[in-house]
Amino acid sequence: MKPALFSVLCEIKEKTVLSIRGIQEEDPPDAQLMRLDNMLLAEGVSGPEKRGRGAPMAVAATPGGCPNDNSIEHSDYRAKLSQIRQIYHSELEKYEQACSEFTTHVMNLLREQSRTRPISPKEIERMVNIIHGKFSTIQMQLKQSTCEAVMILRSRFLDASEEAKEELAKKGGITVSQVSNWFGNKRIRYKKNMGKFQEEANIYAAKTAVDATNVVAQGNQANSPSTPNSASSGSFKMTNSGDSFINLQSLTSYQSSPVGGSVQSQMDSLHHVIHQTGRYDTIVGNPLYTTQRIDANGSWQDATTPSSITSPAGDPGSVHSDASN
DNA sequence: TTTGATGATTGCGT
DNA sequence: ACGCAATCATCAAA
Repeated sequence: MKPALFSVLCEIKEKTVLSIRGIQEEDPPDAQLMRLDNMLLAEGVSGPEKRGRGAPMAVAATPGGCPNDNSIEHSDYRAKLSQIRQIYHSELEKYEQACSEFTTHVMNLLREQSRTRPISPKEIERMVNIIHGKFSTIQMQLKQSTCEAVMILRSRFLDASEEAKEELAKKGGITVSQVSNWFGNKRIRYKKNMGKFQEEANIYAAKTAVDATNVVAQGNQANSPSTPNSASSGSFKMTNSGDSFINLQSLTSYQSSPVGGSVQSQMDSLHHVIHQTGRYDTIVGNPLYTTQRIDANGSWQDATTPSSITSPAGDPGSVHSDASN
Protein backbone atom coordinates (compact mmCIF):
# COMPACT_ATOMS: atom_id res chain seq x y z
CA MET A 1 0.00 0.00 0.00
CA LYS A 2 2.45 2.65 0.97
CA PRO A 3 5.23 0.94 -0.90
CA ALA A 4 2.85 0.76 -3.78
CA LEU A 5 2.33 4.47 -3.64
CA PHE A 6 6.05 4.79 -3.72
CA SER A 7 6.53 2.73 -6.70
CA VAL A 8 3.94 4.83 -8.41
CA LEU A 9 5.25 8.19 -7.39
CA CYS A 10 8.88 7.74 -6.77
CA GLU A 11 10.55 5.04 -8.67
CA ILE A 12 12.28 7.31 -11.06
CA LYS A 13 13.83 9.48 -8.42
CA GLU A 14 15.34 6.51 -6.78
CA LYS A 15 17.18 5.73 -9.92
CA THR A 16 18.15 9.25 -10.74
CA VAL A 17 18.76 11.30 -7.66
CA LEU A 18 20.72 8.64 -5.94
CA SER A 19 22.91 8.11 -8.92
CA ILE A 20 23.26 11.81 -9.38
CA ARG A 21 24.43 12.46 -5.87
CA GLY A 22 27.95 13.62 -5.79
CA ILE A 23 28.06 14.49 -9.44
CA GLN A 24 27.94 18.23 -9.29
CA GLU A 25 28.71 20.18 -12.37
CA GLU A 26 30.79 22.59 -10.41
CA ASP A 27 32.36 22.97 -7.08
CA PRO A 28 29.55 24.24 -4.90
CA PRO A 29 30.61 26.74 -2.28
CA ASP A 30 27.93 25.69 0.10
CA ALA A 31 25.35 23.09 0.81
CA GLN A 32 22.40 25.10 -0.43
CA LEU A 33 23.86 25.59 -3.82
CA MET A 34 24.68 21.92 -3.91
CA ARG A 35 21.08 21.06 -3.13
CA LEU A 36 19.83 23.33 -5.84
CA ASP A 37 22.26 21.86 -8.32
CA ASN A 38 21.20 18.39 -7.36
CA MET A 39 17.58 19.27 -7.77
CA LEU A 40 18.10 20.85 -11.14
CA LEU A 41 20.02 17.83 -12.26
CA ALA A 42 17.39 15.50 -10.94
CA GLU A 43 14.66 17.44 -12.67
CA GLY A 44 16.55 17.34 -15.91
CA VAL A 45 16.85 21.09 -16.06
CA SER A 46 20.57 21.37 -15.74
CA GLY A 47 23.14 18.94 -16.90
CA PRO A 48 23.16 17.14 -20.23
CA GLU A 49 19.92 17.00 -22.10
CA LYS A 50 18.33 13.70 -21.55
CA ARG A 51 15.18 12.90 -23.30
CA GLY A 52 12.89 11.22 -20.89
CA ARG A 53 14.42 12.77 -17.82
CA GLY A 54 12.13 15.10 -16.03
CA ALA A 55 9.30 14.31 -18.32
CA PRO A 56 8.74 10.91 -16.76
CA MET A 57 7.68 12.74 -13.67
CA ALA A 58 4.51 13.63 -15.43
CA VAL A 59 4.19 10.12 -16.61
CA ALA A 60 4.51 9.04 -13.04
CA ALA A 61 0.79 9.42 -12.83
CA THR A 62 0.46 6.60 -15.24
CA PRO A 63 3.55 4.59 -14.81
CA GLY A 64 4.56 1.17 -15.77
CA GLY A 65 2.44 -0.57 -18.28
CA CYS A 66 -0.19 2.08 -18.54
CA PRO A 67 0.49 3.76 -21.81
CA ASN A 68 -0.70 7.24 -21.41
CA ASP A 69 -4.26 8.15 -21.54
CA ASN A 70 -3.05 11.70 -21.10
CA SER A 71 -0.34 11.87 -23.67
CA ILE A 72 -1.44 15.36 -24.52
CA GLU A 73 -0.79 16.62 -21.04
CA HIS A 74 2.48 14.80 -20.98
CA SER A 75 3.73 16.37 -24.11
CA ASP A 76 2.49 19.67 -22.78
CA TYR A 77 4.42 19.06 -19.62
CA ARG A 78 7.50 18.17 -21.58
CA ALA A 79 7.16 21.30 -23.63
CA LYS A 80 6.86 23.49 -20.58
CA LEU A 81 9.74 21.79 -18.84
CA SER A 82 11.81 22.25 -21.92
CA GLN A 83 10.86 25.90 -21.89
CA ILE A 84 11.98 26.24 -18.32
CA ARG A 85 15.16 24.46 -19.19
CA GLN A 86 15.80 26.80 -22.06
CA ILE A 87 15.16 29.85 -19.97
CA TYR A 88 17.39 28.55 -17.25
CA HIS A 89 20.31 27.92 -19.53
CA SER A 90 19.84 31.15 -21.35
CA GLU A 91 19.78 33.08 -18.09
CA LEU A 92 22.74 31.19 -16.76
CA GLU A 93 24.68 31.99 -19.86
CA LYS A 94 23.72 35.62 -19.64
CA TYR A 95 24.82 35.80 -16.06
CA GLU A 96 28.12 34.22 -16.85
CA GLN A 97 28.64 36.55 -19.72
CA ALA A 98 27.68 39.52 -17.62
CA CYS A 99 30.02 38.39 -14.91
CA SER A 100 32.88 38.05 -17.32
CA GLU A 101 32.11 41.38 -18.96
CA PHE A 102 31.87 43.13 -15.69
CA THR A 103 35.06 41.56 -14.47
CA THR A 104 36.81 42.77 -17.58
CA HIS A 105 35.34 46.18 -17.04
CA VAL A 106 36.59 46.35 -13.50
CA MET A 107 39.99 45.09 -14.55
CA ASN A 108 40.20 47.82 -17.14
CA LEU A 109 39.33 50.41 -14.59
CA LEU A 110 41.93 49.08 -12.24
CA ARG A 111 44.45 49.12 -15.01
CA GLU A 112 43.72 52.74 -15.58
CA GLN A 113 43.98 53.48 -11.93
CA SER A 114 47.32 51.78 -11.87
CA ARG A 115 48.67 54.74 -13.79
CA THR A 116 47.96 57.01 -10.89
CA ARG A 117 48.52 54.69 -7.98
CA PRO A 118 50.07 51.35 -7.36
CA ILE A 119 47.66 48.48 -7.54
CA SER A 120 48.79 45.14 -6.27
CA PRO A 121 47.83 41.89 -7.94
CA LYS A 122 46.31 40.93 -4.65
CA GLU A 123 43.94 43.83 -4.80
CA ILE A 124 42.88 42.87 -8.29
CA GLU A 125 42.36 39.33 -7.25
CA ARG A 126 40.27 40.46 -4.33
CA MET A 127 38.07 42.52 -6.60
CA VAL A 128 37.57 39.67 -8.99
CA ASN A 129 36.68 37.37 -6.16
CA ILE A 130 34.12 39.78 -4.84
CA ILE A 131 32.52 40.15 -8.22
CA HIS A 132 32.42 36.44 -8.81
CA GLY A 133 30.96 35.89 -5.40
CA LYS A 134 28.19 38.32 -6.08
CA PHE A 135 27.32 36.82 -9.40
CA SER A 136 27.32 33.39 -7.84
CA THR A 137 24.70 34.54 -5.43
CA ILE A 138 22.61 35.88 -8.25
CA GLN A 139 22.99 32.58 -10.00
CA MET A 140 21.78 30.84 -6.92
CA GLN A 141 18.61 32.91 -7.06
CA LEU A 142 18.17 31.83 -10.64
CA LYS A 143 18.58 28.21 -9.70
CA GLN A 144 16.18 28.54 -6.87
CA SER A 145 13.55 30.18 -9.02
CA THR A 146 13.98 27.50 -11.62
CA CYS A 147 13.55 24.76 -9.07
CA GLU A 148 10.41 26.35 -7.81
CA ALA A 149 9.05 26.78 -11.30
CA VAL A 150 9.56 23.11 -12.01
CA MET A 151 7.87 22.18 -8.77
CA ILE A 152 4.85 24.27 -9.61
CA LEU A 153 4.73 22.96 -13.11
CA ARG A 154 4.72 19.47 -11.80
CA SER A 155 2.03 20.17 -9.33
CA ARG A 156 -0.08 21.56 -12.12
CA PHE A 157 0.14 18.34 -14.00
CA LEU A 158 0.11 15.89 -11.21
CA ASP A 159 -2.15 17.46 -8.70
CA ALA A 160 -4.37 19.50 -10.87
CA SER A 161 -7.16 17.09 -11.49
CA GLU A 162 -9.13 14.68 -9.51
CA GLU A 163 -8.59 12.13 -12.20
CA ALA A 164 -4.91 12.20 -11.51
CA LYS A 165 -5.54 11.53 -7.86
CA GLU A 166 -7.87 8.72 -8.63
CA GLU A 167 -5.38 7.30 -11.03
CA LEU A 168 -2.69 7.46 -8.41
CA ALA A 169 -4.93 5.91 -5.82
CA LYS A 170 -5.86 3.12 -8.16
CA LYS A 171 -2.31 2.42 -9.15
CA GLY A 172 -1.09 2.53 -5.60
CA GLY A 173 -3.91 0.54 -4.17
CA ILE A 174 -4.76 3.30 -1.76
CA THR A 175 -7.61 5.70 -1.28
CA VAL A 176 -7.94 9.08 -2.90
CA SER A 177 -7.86 10.72 0.50
CA GLN A 178 -4.53 9.09 1.14
CA VAL A 179 -3.24 10.56 -2.05
CA SER A 180 -4.66 13.91 -1.02
CA ASN A 181 -3.05 13.61 2.37
CA TRP A 182 0.20 12.81 0.71
CA PHE A 183 0.08 15.81 -1.54
CA GLY A 184 -1.16 18.04 1.23
CA ASN A 185 1.61 17.04 3.55
CA LYS A 186 4.15 17.44 0.80
CA ARG A 187 2.95 20.89 -0.04
CA ILE A 188 3.05 22.20 3.45
CA ARG A 189 6.35 20.57 4.26
CA TYR A 190 7.95 21.70 1.08
CA LYS A 191 6.84 25.20 1.85
CA LYS A 192 8.29 24.96 5.31
CA ASN A 193 11.55 23.70 3.94
CA MET A 194 11.69 26.48 1.46
CA GLY A 195 11.11 28.94 4.26
CA LYS A 196 14.01 27.50 6.16
CA PHE A 197 16.10 27.50 3.07
CA GLN A 198 15.23 31.11 2.47
CA GLU A 199 16.28 32.06 5.94
CA GLU A 200 19.60 30.35 5.50
CA ALA A 201 20.08 31.95 2.13
CA ASN A 202 19.34 35.37 3.60
CA ILE A 203 21.83 34.85 6.35
CA TYR A 204 24.39 33.68 3.87
CA ALA A 205 23.72 36.62 1.59
CA ALA A 206 23.87 39.12 4.41
CA LYS A 207 27.13 37.64 5.59
CA THR A 208 28.78 37.74 2.19
CA ALA A 209 27.51 41.26 1.65
CA VAL A 210 29.05 42.40 4.90
CA ASP A 211 32.28 40.65 4.05
CA ALA A 212 32.42 42.25 0.67
CA THR A 213 31.65 45.65 2.09
CA ASN A 214 34.47 45.25 4.55
CA VAL A 215 36.87 44.27 1.84
CA VAL A 216 35.79 47.18 -0.26
CA ALA A 217 36.11 49.52 2.65
CA GLN A 218 39.66 48.36 3.06
CA GLY A 219 40.26 48.89 -0.59
CA ASN A 220 38.85 52.36 -0.40
CA GLN A 221 41.41 53.29 2.15
CA ALA A 222 44.10 52.35 -0.27
CA ASN A 223 42.44 54.05 -3.15
CA SER A 224 43.15 57.45 -4.43
CA PRO A 225 40.25 59.74 -3.68
CA SER A 226 40.50 61.15 -7.15
CA THR A 227 39.69 58.10 -9.12
CA PRO A 228 39.99 58.79 -12.81
CA ASN A 229 36.58 58.78 -14.31
CA SER A 230 37.78 58.37 -17.78
CA ALA A 231 35.66 58.14 -20.84
CA SER A 232 37.67 55.29 -22.16
CA SER A 233 36.64 53.09 -19.32
CA GLY A 234 33.16 53.94 -20.39
CA SER A 235 30.12 52.45 -18.92
CA PHE A 236 29.59 48.83 -18.28
CA LYS A 237 26.75 47.47 -20.30
CA MET A 238 24.95 44.36 -19.48
CA THR A 239 23.99 42.49 -22.56
CA ASN A 240 20.64 41.34 -21.39
CA SER A 241 17.89 41.88 -18.98
CA GLY A 242 17.04 38.56 -17.47
CA ASP A 243 13.42 39.18 -18.16
CA SER A 244 12.89 35.54 -18.77
CA PHE A 245 12.02 35.13 -15.17
CA ILE A 246 8.74 36.65 -15.99
CA ASN A 247 8.27 33.93 -18.52
CA LEU A 248 9.22 31.36 -15.99
CA GLN A 249 6.58 32.66 -13.73
CA SER A 250 3.95 33.00 -16.34
CA LEU A 251 4.53 29.38 -17.13
CA THR A 252 3.32 28.41 -13.78
CA SER A 253 1.61 31.50 -12.44
CA TYR A 254 3.97 31.03 -9.63
CA GLN A 255 4.39 33.44 -6.79
CA SER A 256 7.40 32.95 -4.66
CA SER A 257 8.38 34.15 -1.26
CA PRO A 258 10.09 37.48 -0.93
CA VAL A 259 13.82 37.48 -0.61
CA GLY A 260 14.46 40.83 -2.15
CA GLY A 261 16.24 42.12 0.88
CA SER A 262 19.13 39.78 0.58
CA VAL A 263 19.48 40.33 -3.10
CA GLN A 264 19.39 44.02 -2.53
CA SER A 265 22.26 43.68 -0.15
CA GLN A 266 24.16 41.85 -2.87
CA MET A 267 23.45 44.71 -5.18
CA ASP A 268 24.54 47.24 -2.65
CA SER A 269 27.86 45.59 -2.19
CA LEU A 270 28.23 45.22 -5.91
CA HIS A 271 27.60 48.90 -6.20
CA HIS A 272 30.34 49.41 -3.69
CA VAL A 273 32.73 47.52 -5.85
CA ILE A 274 31.69 49.35 -8.94
CA HIS A 275 31.81 52.66 -7.21
CA GLN A 276 35.28 51.97 -6.07
CA THR A 277 36.41 51.37 -9.59
CA GLY A 278 34.92 54.54 -10.87
CA ARG A 279 31.36 54.23 -12.10
CA TYR A 280 28.31 52.55 -10.84
CA ASP A 281 25.49 54.58 -12.22
CA THR A 282 25.23 52.58 -15.39
CA ILE A 283 24.71 49.36 -13.61
CA VAL A 284 22.03 50.69 -11.34
CA GLY A 285 18.71 50.22 -12.94
CA ASN A 286 19.91 47.54 -15.23
CA PRO A 287 17.25 44.88 -15.29
CA LEU A 288 19.76 42.22 -14.54
CA TYR A 289 20.17 43.64 -11.13
CA THR A 290 16.57 44.12 -10.33
CA THR A 291 16.34 40.59 -9.18
CA GLN A 292 13.41 41.45 -7.03
CA ARG A 293 11.34 40.43 -9.96
CA ILE A 294 12.27 36.93 -9.15
CA ASP A 295 10.65 37.13 -5.84
CA ALA A 296 8.64 40.28 -5.54
CA ASN A 297 5.35 38.66 -6.11
CA GLY A 298 4.44 38.00 -2.57
CA SER A 299 3.78 34.71 -0.96
CA TRP A 300 3.01 31.21 -1.96
CA GLN A 301 -0.48 30.83 -3.05
CA ASP A 302 -0.73 27.72 -5.02
CA ALA A 303 -0.10 24.06 -4.70
CA THR A 304 3.49 23.17 -4.94
CA THR A 305 4.29 19.60 -5.45
CA PRO A 306 7.58 18.92 -3.81
CA SER A 307 10.43 17.33 -5.57
CA SER A 308 10.06 14.47 -3.19
CA ILE A 309 7.19 13.35 -5.26
CA THR A 310 9.83 11.52 -7.08
CA SER A 311 11.74 10.45 -4.07
CA PRO A 312 11.17 7.67 -1.63
CA ALA A 313 8.88 9.50 0.67
CA GLY A 314 6.18 7.46 2.20
CA ASP A 315 7.67 4.13 2.82
CA PRO A 316 8.26 3.67 6.51
CA GLY A 317 11.18 1.56 5.55
CA SER A 318 12.95 3.99 3.34
CA VAL A 319 12.25 7.33 4.80
CA HIS A 320 14.13 10.02 3.07
CA SER A 321 14.09 13.71 2.80
CA ASP A 322 12.83 15.74 -0.05
CA ALA A 323 15.21 16.61 -2.76
CA SER A 324 14.53 20.15 -1.74
CA ASN A 325 16.27 19.53 1.53
C1' DT B 1 16.62 7.88 23.86
C1' DT B 2 16.51 11.44 20.55
C1' DT B 3 15.70 13.09 16.11
C1' DG B 4 13.78 13.36 11.61
C1' DA B 5 10.47 11.87 8.19
C1' DT B 6 5.98 10.53 7.21
C1' DG B 7 0.85 9.58 7.26
C1' DA B 8 -3.21 10.90 9.29
C1' DT B 9 -6.43 13.90 11.85
C1' DT B 10 -8.50 18.16 13.22
C1' DG B 11 -9.84 22.98 13.13
C1' DC B 12 -10.21 27.02 10.43
C1' DG B 13 -10.98 30.04 6.52
C1' DT B 14 -12.59 30.60 1.83
C1' DA C 1 -15.79 20.89 -0.43
C1' DC C 2 -11.25 22.12 -0.47
C1' DG C 3 -6.70 23.60 0.98
C1' DC C 4 -3.81 25.11 4.65
C1' DA C 5 -1.63 24.85 9.07
C1' DA C 6 -0.93 22.71 13.36
C1' DT C 7 -0.63 18.63 15.64
C1' DC C 8 -0.27 13.77 16.90
C1' DA C 9 1.31 8.88 16.27
C1' DT C 10 4.47 5.93 14.34
C1' DC C 11 8.68 4.21 12.54
C1' DA C 12 13.60 4.02 11.53
C1' DA C 13 18.15 5.77 11.95
C1' DA C 14 21.61 7.97 14.71
